Amino acid sequence: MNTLSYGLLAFLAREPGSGYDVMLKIQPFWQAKHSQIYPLLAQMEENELLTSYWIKQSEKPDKKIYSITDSGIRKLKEWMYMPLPDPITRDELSMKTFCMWMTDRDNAIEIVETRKAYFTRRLESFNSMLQKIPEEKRTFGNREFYDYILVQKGIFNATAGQDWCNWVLGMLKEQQATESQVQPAQ
Amino acid sequence: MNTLSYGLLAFLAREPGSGYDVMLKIQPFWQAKHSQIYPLLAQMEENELLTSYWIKQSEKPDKKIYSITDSGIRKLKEWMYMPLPDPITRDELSMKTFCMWMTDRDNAIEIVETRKAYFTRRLESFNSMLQKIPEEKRTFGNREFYDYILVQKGIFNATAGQDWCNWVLGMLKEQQATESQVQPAQ
DNA sequence: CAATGCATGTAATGCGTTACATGATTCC
DNA sequence: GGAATCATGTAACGCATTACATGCATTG
Repeated sequence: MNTLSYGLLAFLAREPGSGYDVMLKIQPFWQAKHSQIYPLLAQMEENELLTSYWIKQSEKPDKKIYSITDSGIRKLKEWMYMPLPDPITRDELSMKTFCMWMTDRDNAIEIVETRKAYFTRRLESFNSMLQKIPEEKRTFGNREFYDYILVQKGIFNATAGQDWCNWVLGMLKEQQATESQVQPAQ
Repeated sequence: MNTLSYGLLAFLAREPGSGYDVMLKIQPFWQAKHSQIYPLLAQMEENELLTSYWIKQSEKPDKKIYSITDSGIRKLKEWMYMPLPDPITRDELSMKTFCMWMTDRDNAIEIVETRKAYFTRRLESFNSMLQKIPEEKRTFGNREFYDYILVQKGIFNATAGQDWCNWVLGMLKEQQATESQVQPAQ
């Protein structure tokens, strides 16, 4: 049982769904491909944390619907008391920022603009998730309270990322306007 | 050549150093163990992107110092024009937040406090890096400008993370105060 | 008529962590 | 006396991505 397995279990603890369903739901918070998810679900079914049945569909492929078992719920609750590992971030932008002095300013700007566009896309997606949570359910005591704070986690991070991009772009472009004498490495 | 390899090259493009040295420098921005780094450096040396020599030390183990070659510099510059992949974040806290409704409030608070402490540690480390960059070198045209914005990237993110923790803790503890009658101010 | 979405799965490969292996010095 | 730091490396294993495999419906 790795973190992704617990994550899948967590989504299925809310409502039953197919592998495809949970894949789409988990994507914004944990990047994982279907080829990793399907075997983990099958394995959890073998360990009796999940049960499944098939829904036959016409005009669409059949669906395998998973539901969490009592044993699965117990496992999840236990997991909530296990130590929280530090988050892992692998961002090529950090590595590229460190050697931006080797490239030209236009390229540096383009790199940061690319990342800014990414954060814009993400903020749009998080904001549309927010809209689906009614305001009266965004308080402690509702199950949706935790959906709300999770989406806000994404918004806080993406906003900070976007702020950083704008801050950097401001400095890079300001320089462009004043036509510096510094020659880029080539 | 994966991203980590390019990252190691990037650090060695600034100044020569041992595997151990680059490991320590890269850690705050890309988590990687020595067991992954040493083989990559050896591989890059075989591909003539790096050269190395041994320094014999008394009272400490000998050091293998790597330096970047012209071919290595060319490779890095090419890399700067390759498309920037989206960042990857794997944070168990996101998964646990999603099923906090299954556990007790005290446990939820402890989880978020743990993460807050992590961000505090990180901010301390980034701030001490900042202090090592003289203010007059924090402008475009200096090589240190990019060190500066990279450290700021970490600071922006850690600050956002800490803000989120405080925001969540405020809501969780507010609830605690109104539910039980007597709560000591802390 | 090519691409995308729906829907499930396996196989091969690459990336990352843990454990194994060694050994001196310094700090608590 | 035990842990941490310095310093390098290999081996085994687990996690993640890409590619292989199928097939129908819709959209541009």
